[in-house]
Amino acid sequence: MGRRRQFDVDEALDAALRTFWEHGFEASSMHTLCEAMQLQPGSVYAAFGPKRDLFTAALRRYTETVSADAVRRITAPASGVQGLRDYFDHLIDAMVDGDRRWGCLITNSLVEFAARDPELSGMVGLHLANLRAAFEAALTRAAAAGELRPGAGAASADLLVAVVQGMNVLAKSRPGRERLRAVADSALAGLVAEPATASSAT
Amino acid sequence: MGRRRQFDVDEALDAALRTFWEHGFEASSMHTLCEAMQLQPGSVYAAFGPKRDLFTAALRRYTETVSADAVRRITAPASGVQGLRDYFDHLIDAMVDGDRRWGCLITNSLVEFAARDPELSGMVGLHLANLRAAFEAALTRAAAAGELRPGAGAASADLLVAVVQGMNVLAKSRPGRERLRAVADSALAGLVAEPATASSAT
DNA sequence: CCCTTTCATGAATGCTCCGCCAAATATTTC
DNA sequence: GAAATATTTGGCGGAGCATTCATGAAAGGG
Repeated sequence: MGRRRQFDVDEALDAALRTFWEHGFEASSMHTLCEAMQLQPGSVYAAFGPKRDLFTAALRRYTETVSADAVRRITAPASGVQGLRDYFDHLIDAMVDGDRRWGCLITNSLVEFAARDPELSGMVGLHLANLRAAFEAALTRAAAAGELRPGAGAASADLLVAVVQGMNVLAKSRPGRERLRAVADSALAGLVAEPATASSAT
Repeated sequence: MGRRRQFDVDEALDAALRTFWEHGFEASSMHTLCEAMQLQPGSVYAAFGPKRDLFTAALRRYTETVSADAVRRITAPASGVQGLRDYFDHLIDAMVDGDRRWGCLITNSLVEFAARDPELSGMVGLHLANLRAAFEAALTRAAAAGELRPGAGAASADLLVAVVQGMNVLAKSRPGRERLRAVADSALAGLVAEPATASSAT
């Protein structure tokens, strides 16, 4: 054998991922990417192939880490509505302080590639279906527990997918926390059963 | 005076607008734009300046025509909830058959430019504020008419803005009409007062 | 009828970008 | 320690990009 690879592939991929996440595909030059990855062009091409393949790998890594975490946070918890509330809390925190300042790589990719890259669009569509399924499961559980208003069952999964995509877009305009809160709270308020009408102070 | 302009400026701008709308800024080359506008590069530069200025003009035209129409459709009608329903109906039609197949130029621009162009981001933010204000007015009217559930007043304007942005994203994946319907119907169902609780068949 | 002014044309320019390669370097095994 | 082998280096080429400019055409005034 000869010399072994000097850098960690996943670490480099994470650097590329952040660059694509923040700036998009077209606006991320190979020069910028190489700087972010602290690698020379040759090393990048040897490890990942051309730019589009690098992006595909980054998108795959995003779905396997960031996105999978999010979906797990929807699916895992025992409680239906409280689980959704926790999910949105984490989402909002990430949009104000964390990674999601730049929205969601999947949302961004759909907007940038839908019109010209069926393969990438397919990957994105798969994730949206996963997200929908996770919401559907959580809503079914919540409905079974009687937490939802009548009529707001699994059918509202499409609404929650759209709300999250919308928040991903709005996040890019760096809105205040309370604006994002208003979105999430209104969405959930429209789903849950009214515990009592107005006056009760329990 | 000398020779007069041989083409209609707004007509050419509309052609550029459609190109930007469908493909985005970076993916629209001046060559492509010139073909769409049926003009030579020199004419385009003489009339509109460099590419970014052409985009700014196209974005302005979008807000003054397409977007202004949409806002008017929210603000104008007498009825609050029925007005919102009509708005979403038109929106869905345009997403399935019409111009909004490619989403919304404003949504697309926010995603593409938020991280690197404060001026354009400002223009987009202005439109989002307009959209929010239109929804707020419609919701206030609806609440006054007693059409909304308690607690779902003007505060839900943020939700509707997010839902529309989300639909603009989802539209790019060419979903079926019923999926978009589900989003809009669920959103409105969460806002309106329940005419009666479950069992009654009035 | 000619001349000035304005516009249209489309090739040319300078630049950036992706993608690749040959030499140099470092590491592993025998 | 030395040969073998893979990686790193950094620059190079072809392509495509936005933009400009010299040339020619058209429209109106004198």
